[in-house]
Amino acid sequence: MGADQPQRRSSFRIGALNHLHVRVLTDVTGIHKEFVYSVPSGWESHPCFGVGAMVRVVLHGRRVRAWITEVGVEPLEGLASAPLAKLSSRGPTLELLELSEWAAWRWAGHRAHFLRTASPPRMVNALPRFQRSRLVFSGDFADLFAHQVCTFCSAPAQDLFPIAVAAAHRGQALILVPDRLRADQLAKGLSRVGVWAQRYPQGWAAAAAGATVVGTLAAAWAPAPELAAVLVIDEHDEAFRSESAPTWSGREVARERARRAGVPCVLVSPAPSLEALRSGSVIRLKRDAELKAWPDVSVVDRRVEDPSTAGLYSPTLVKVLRSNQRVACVLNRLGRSLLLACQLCGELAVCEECGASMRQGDRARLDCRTGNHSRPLVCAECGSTAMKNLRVGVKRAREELEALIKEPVAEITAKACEGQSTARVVVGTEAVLHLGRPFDVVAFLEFDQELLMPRYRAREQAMALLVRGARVAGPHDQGGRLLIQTRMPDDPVVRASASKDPWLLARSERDRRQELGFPPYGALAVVSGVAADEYMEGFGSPSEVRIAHDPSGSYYLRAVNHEILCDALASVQRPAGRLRIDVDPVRAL
DNA sequence: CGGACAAGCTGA
DNA sequence: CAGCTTGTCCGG
Repeated sequence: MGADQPQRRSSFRIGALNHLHVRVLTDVTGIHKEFVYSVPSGWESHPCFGVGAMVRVVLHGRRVRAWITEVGVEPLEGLASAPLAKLSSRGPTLELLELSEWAAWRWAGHRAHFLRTASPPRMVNALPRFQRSRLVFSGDFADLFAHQVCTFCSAPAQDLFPIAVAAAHRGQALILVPDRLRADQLAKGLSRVGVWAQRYPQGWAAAAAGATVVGTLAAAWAPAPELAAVLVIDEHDEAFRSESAPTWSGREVARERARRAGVPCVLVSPAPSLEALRSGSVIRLKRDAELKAWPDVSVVDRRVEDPSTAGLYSPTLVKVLRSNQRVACVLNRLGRSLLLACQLCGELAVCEECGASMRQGDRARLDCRTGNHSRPLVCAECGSTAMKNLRVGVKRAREELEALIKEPVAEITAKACEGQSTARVVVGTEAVLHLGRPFDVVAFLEFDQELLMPRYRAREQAMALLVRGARVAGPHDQGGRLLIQTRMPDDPVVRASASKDPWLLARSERDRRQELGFPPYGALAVVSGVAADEYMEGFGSPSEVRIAHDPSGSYYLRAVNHEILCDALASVQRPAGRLRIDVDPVRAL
């Protein structure tokens, strides 16, 4: 090695004179290191060439995708650089390369993960011509964009299109909505009023040429050389969280991006998250307009009922069901019966193998919650075959409902639809709120279940569910009505919706979370997977991070803010093997 | 991540 | 000791 070193160095000097060198980040998870390649002569004048461009490189004998992260770097000492194998496409801009670095830190993930989202779905060589928007703007909602960050508290059934128009009026806007259907509708609507608007990622090239972008969370990564405004509609929606690790948030990326670009960021929601309320100015819809855009809300306190009628359907609800109104009943519980007890001796149906409660599915058998064991529908204690339902699932709810109203009822779950989904009355999990058909009344059969979810975000999630219901039902002046069956009428979620004032919830949640130090008043991360133990060994026990070990094997890490937590996470080397780091988990605790 | 190569295990 | 599995290392 020592003998031929001078020779190599001289050949490499020649290379340095003739060739430009670039640093690249490969699209290979597990490789965090960047590599230096030489640029074949002539490539530097190609219009796609530059920082962010997508290339192919030969790495360890195979061709892999990569992004150029730096142009004009020093070639390697004592090692000849391989040439780039192919110049594939334009790619994310420098701004987005830097943002990916931030996101990789913020959610303890790999940069390549974010750069994929920021890259065109098909190779892009030429950009379309810039089109100026021809928009007649009334000036409505323009004031929202006069702030760096502004949270606008809307109302459920409010038309948000004028806010999107106000964003697009400023120039190239990035508009995020929770689902594709709404993105399609909004993009079409904006085009109709003369905005050059494109869906992401299909409209990647147009975005790179300056078009306004409409999309779901991924659109936070659209190229936007002329960025003038960022708008996140229904910012509270969990669809803005990427469900696979790294569990990044489109809302947070959009907000950080707006901050870096120095453009206004407007977050809109009828049930604003604490993150949004904390991040800037807050503007509320006028009270009379707010009241108008809510359905009528009835809270049925089930504690005061005669116990003999205390099934799934309160007398108030029965009256509604027997009217001619279209009713959607929400019960977030699958199966027929999830908890049974013997009619005779009262013994709970519990699995003899593992001690878990047993449920009745489709068959006349008891199945263990773990799904591993099964036995006939017989009491283990006294042998009786008469069992009573303590906790009813949607299947059983439908059977009871049909008996009650003597007409066909549809049963809707995320997976299947039993019966006609156009039926007057439907029952199901929250999938009934995604049917896309209107109802007069949306009834939450057991709302306490949502409130009592063992998660620190349970109340926010419950409120989001009510907002969905409120939209399906529509405003009260068009006959819309929400019916909430509960034994917790004083819960802030119930009180906030009953008075159509999401602030009641925001205030109590803020106090509670602040006290407990939960996000956004503190940072939380869950480390799990087979390699978690090894990772945590390397993590040690820094004084500013509190570590708790869950019985399931996960680690809960908490710190007063993200700077501390994410810096600590980033300072640890990742061991090989499956490791999941969920920063600010939605489902935790 | 996935190929290369090394160390470990098995069976004739 | 060949032939295979399993593990660790490293990439320009």
